[in-house]
Amino acid sequence: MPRRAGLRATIRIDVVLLAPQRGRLSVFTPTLEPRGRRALPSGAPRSGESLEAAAARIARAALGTSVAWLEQVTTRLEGGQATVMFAGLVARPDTDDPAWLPRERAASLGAATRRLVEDAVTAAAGWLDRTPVAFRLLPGAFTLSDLQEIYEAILGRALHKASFRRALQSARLVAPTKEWRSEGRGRPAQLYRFVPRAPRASRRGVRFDWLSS
Amino acid sequence: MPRRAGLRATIRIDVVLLAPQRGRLSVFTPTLEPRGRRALPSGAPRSGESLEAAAARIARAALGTSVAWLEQVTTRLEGGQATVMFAGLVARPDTDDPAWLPRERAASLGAATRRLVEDAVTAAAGWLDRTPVAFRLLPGAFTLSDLQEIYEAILGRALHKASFRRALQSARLVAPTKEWRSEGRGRPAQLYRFVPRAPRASRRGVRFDWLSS
DNA sequence: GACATTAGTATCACCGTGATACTAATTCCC
DNA sequence: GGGAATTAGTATCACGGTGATACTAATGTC
Repeated sequence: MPRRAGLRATIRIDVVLLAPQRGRLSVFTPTLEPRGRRALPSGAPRSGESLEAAAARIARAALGTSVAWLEQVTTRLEGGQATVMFAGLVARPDTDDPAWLPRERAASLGAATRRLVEDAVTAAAGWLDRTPVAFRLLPGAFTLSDLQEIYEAILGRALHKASFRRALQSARLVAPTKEWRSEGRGRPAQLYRFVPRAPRASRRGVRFDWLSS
Repeated sequence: MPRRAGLRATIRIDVVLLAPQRGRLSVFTPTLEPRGRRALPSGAPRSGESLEAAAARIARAALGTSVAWLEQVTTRLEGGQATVMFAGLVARPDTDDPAWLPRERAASLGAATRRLVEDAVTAAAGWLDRTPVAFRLLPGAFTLSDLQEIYEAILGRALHKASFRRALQSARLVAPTKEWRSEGRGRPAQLYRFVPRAPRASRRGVRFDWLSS
């Protein structure tokens, strides 16, 4: 027995892809299991491939398009199989493909998968605080309401319109264009563009109100 | 070849243990590699053992004491070996054991390990925002300066004393005892106890000043 | 007894947040 | 044509947290 050998296991990858759609989040469940239940994209890394590359490949193959963001979340080891879970965010598809399951109905995927979905949503909410990922889910020109809808879908709560815009303006992250878009009812909205910016090191005091769950 | 077989790999676990010590962070490097270089605790899960249980066992065996907090950070796959990295926080040991390497000198561990250490520090800073982990690094009674020192060590920056205390008081997380501790020089400090509390769902606006790196 | 050192508090200006309420521009419907 | 509904966008205000400054308090050192 070689020294420091350790356990051997099969490596698998699960990918939870989320897409904001009209203020709600949907989960991508492209495959049908033998019992007719929907399931997440899954696969195995190829020899020499990194986990990140494998997850991107698996996601792309299942989706047909690239993901806007993809990050490793957690790894679990069960019965000789190590499963690395990735979460990703995807721009809203305009389809009504049943593979896109509203987040609230994720319970139909079973308890284990439902847990994966909740972890993915928590991870995605964290990305919003740390990265400009929301802008990757939008076309080059977008309305501030579009942007806010994405935040609301991922955070799962309504945001204050004026505060959202003030914070956005003071971060100088968006620049108005001269175009306006009429979305049917209501006043047309001005279109904005994302202005990439060196992250400002935000050092603010310590927060003692940790979140639940 | 069985269907959906996938790649097989050896599973290993690396543990980055951090301890605040007088406002600075140290990394636990108990083992000596053949070349004389210090290295992180490492090991393999046993058959049927979860990754979390294995990491806790490996940390405990290397330390001799339990860790205050331990969480999975990331998994990488290289050359037929999957390595799951855990980060942990430990109460300050009163030793001057050279196994406790000041964080600034982590460069001597090599570029790869240094990266692991930086990732662990980032993870630990995140825990401070989400969990009462700092209190686990202190005895039952502690001074507010002790607590602030832990925050400063992990966050890597000085905090405003009055703000720190105000935030702490308003969160009602600590209760003063009737004891005071004299630490040699200076005015004695009042001792406090941690008051566990149901986390207050803090829903505040969105932040657009994401952090660098 | 003066000084250094550490603990702890008071005050103030500033800024971000969220509530409320308003104006603006469009479509819908009669 | 005209009002209601709808969506976009802004103004104002009260409140609370933050950080700077400066102060008081209690101990040890010289």
